[in-house]
Amino acid sequence: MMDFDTILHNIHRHIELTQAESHQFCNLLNYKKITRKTLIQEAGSPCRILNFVISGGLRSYCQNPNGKEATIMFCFKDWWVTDMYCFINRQTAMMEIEAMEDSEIFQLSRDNFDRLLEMNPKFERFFRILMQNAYSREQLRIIENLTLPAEERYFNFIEKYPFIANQVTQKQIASYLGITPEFLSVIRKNKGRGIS
Amino acid sequence: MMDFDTILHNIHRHIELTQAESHQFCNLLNYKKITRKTLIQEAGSPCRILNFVISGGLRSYCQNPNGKEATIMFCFKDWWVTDMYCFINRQTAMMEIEAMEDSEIFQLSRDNFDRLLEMNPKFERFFRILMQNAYSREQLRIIENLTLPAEERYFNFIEKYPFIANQVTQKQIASYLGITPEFLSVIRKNKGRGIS
DNA sequence: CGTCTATTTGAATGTACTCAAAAGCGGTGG
DNA sequence: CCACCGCTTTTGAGTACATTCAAATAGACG
Repeated sequence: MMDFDTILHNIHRHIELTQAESHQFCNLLNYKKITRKTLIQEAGSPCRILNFVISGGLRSYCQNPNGKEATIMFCFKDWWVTDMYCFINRQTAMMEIEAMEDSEIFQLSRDNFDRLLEMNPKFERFFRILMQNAYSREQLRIIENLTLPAEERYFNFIEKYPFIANQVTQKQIASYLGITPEFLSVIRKNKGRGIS
Repeated sequence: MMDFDTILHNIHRHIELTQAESHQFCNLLNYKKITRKTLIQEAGSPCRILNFVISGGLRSYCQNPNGKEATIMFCFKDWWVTDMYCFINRQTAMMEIEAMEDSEIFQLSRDNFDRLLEMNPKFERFFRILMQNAYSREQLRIIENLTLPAEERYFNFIEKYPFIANQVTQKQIASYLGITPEFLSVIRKNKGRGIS
């Protein structure tokens, strides 16, 4: 069943909409049920869609020339995700987005995104706040990556995102932290070091 | 002399303002001349100001518990800078911002930022685009940090920001890349390797 | 149940850091 | 204008953190 409650609640965290406005907004959304392992965005193909997760879990990641994979983000219920740079600049995507499990999402096309902002400036505010938060979050992540060793980054991660740490594989966590799965395994084994 | 051209030109890249609106906007700005080595934002003190660089150069950075310093960004003419997370959430700053040289800046206070957005929704759009770009940029930086070795990150940096690479010290570049100055020195020495 | 992938383990290696000392460079004051 | 001071950069030796490769084990999915 198409359930707009989650997304409307998400929107209402930052702006207030009338019934009519909510309805207008929902009309621009495309509901989609996807199965585990589906790629909803492929690298190299145009990035025309902003996704909102209703249920399930997605992962966006980037494959670099030498084959190393970097996980950009894990997205569960209530998260927005796309290859933002390419979405905004109407370029072909650099990253891929895969369903880690069967999921339900709403999709907002780039054209509808423009329409939405034009038709109701409240959404400029909404997305300003969304981008602002995303920007701050990424900045914190950069600081951690630059200043902390892998072990501390891992413990910070499971403390900050305990839910995610439980839902995804170690290999995926390793690719989020920028280390190899083998090394993450070693870190986990050493967990209790120093405690006799 | 207070010169609004640079900042108005910056604004007009994304939105169009009438004369009156431009004037209103400029009235919310605070012009400031600062000398080399001045800290315009100190860690631990409230972060109430969004800065725009008219001339000169600033650097924002973060000191982590164990003393390692991470440069967040270098800001020359036409760049906006603050500790975004703390500015938005009205918290005390985690990062510091110093003048690398004598500089001129405009300052927009948090209160005036709110007033501006309330009084003219066009600025919601402006800052939405600004945040969006900042978000994308940080995401690219994360990908590079996670997937590339220090040497490639350095060469990418000087290729992407040749101007900055010329204006700042190697120590500062190293702290932006997340490596030690000593190691950056080694990387530079090896530049010509393989070419006989 | 069998297959495929994730995780663990270990040895060898490589990348980047620490510490220390020397050399270079820029700014400041005499 | 030169000399000195402090900071940046270089260099090198020793070390630590993290990777690669390979093989064994464990888990998950069809």
